[in-house]
Amino acid sequence: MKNFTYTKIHQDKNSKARTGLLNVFGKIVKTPVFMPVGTRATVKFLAPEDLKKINASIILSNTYHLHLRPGEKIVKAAGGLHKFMNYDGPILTDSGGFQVFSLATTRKIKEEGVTFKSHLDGTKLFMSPEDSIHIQEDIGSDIAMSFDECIPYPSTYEYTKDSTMRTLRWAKRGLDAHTKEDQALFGIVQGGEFEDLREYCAKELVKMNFDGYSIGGTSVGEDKDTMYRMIDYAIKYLPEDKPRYLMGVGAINDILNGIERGVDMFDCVLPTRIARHGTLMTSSGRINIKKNIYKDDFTPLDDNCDCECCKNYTKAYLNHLFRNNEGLGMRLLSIHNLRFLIRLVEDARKAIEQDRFIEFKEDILNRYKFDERGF
RNA sequence: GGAGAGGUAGCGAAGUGGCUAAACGCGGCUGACUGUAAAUCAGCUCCCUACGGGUUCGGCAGUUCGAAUCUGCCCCUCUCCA
Repeated sequence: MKNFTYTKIHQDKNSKARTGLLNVFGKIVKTPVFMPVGTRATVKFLAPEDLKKINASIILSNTYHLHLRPGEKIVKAAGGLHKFMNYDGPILTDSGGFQVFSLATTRKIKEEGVTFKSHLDGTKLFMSPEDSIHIQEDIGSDIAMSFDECIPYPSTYEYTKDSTMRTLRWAKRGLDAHTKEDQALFGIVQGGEFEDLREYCAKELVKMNFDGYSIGGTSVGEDKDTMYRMIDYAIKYLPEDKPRYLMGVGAINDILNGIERGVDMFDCVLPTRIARHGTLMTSSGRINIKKNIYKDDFTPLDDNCDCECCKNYTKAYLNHLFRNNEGLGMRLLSIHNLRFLIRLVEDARKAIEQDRFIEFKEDILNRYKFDERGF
């Protein structure tokens, strides 16, 4: 019996929002949770100690990228990903399914699997669902993902159906190939914007009995309403006693809307990417630290934030670091944005426990005055 | 004092008769970013009452239908020699 369980703690009385505990082989993760993304065995610019300080309880890494460099054999020889990167918290690996989407111009999908052209040197490489699972087993992540195709938006019904059916076959093949006892495996619901396909995909995956279920194929260019619909279509067929993971979503309003719909886990590159580009999420809205008005602003980024960056540094200093392209600026803003989202879900958990999640959500959205994009 | 090189938009730097309001880089300003090909990418950057007009390439005066580009004088900078 795998020591991987989800226990629901509290169900919000006015929404589908819920709190829970994920036991990841002895390491506890409170949900809802936001997972920072460390594609290449590092959350860019952050050391594992930084992740502890911002109270990150689980992070992501990536199968495709680690397979290319350094290769799973190296990671395995290092003693697994945790030892390799000196991070002892839970790690979830994405399967490479997102790269089927993001590297679409250079890849070819067949029933057997996907042929990629390495974005590093052009080398052809083939990845089957079984390969993806075996790589993830070698990498030694705590949670592996099924190999899927993240479908672009918009896509026709016909294409979406064919792709979703193939993703289901791939899910089964991956499940059959997976033998590692101390690693959980999640299935991924695809189906695009189509209700019947989402329903079918979710139901078929649930029959296969994965350790958790994720909703994929969102935040690929669709509008917010469509995204929320896709979540609704899928989530009602997912079991209460398994974690639900909304892949690749990290805008503030999207996280809140996801939680409201019963999502437990989120990951997103957004906070770290925009941080590296000088943008931050604050309690008074979004700001770009590179702007001239911050040149002599000696106040913290966000008075309401408890992160290392806000406690110790001024906007003027961060503006200076960005003008000079100093890595410390990127590190400090990454810390801030991640802490911002992690604190958001921490606060959301408290609100759920008190059955006031809806008020909490409305309050945040009104008070923070985020724009359409949600950050 | 002598010999040489040179002065182009905020800076650096192309251009040496019309296709040039002037390449390119930097800097500056805007915008984008959602399971990371992203410390990236896109746009703007002489002035204006802007799908048009006005002034530019050290200064002044010329040559020419037409000059940043050719001529003369002047001013300034740098290098080397005294």
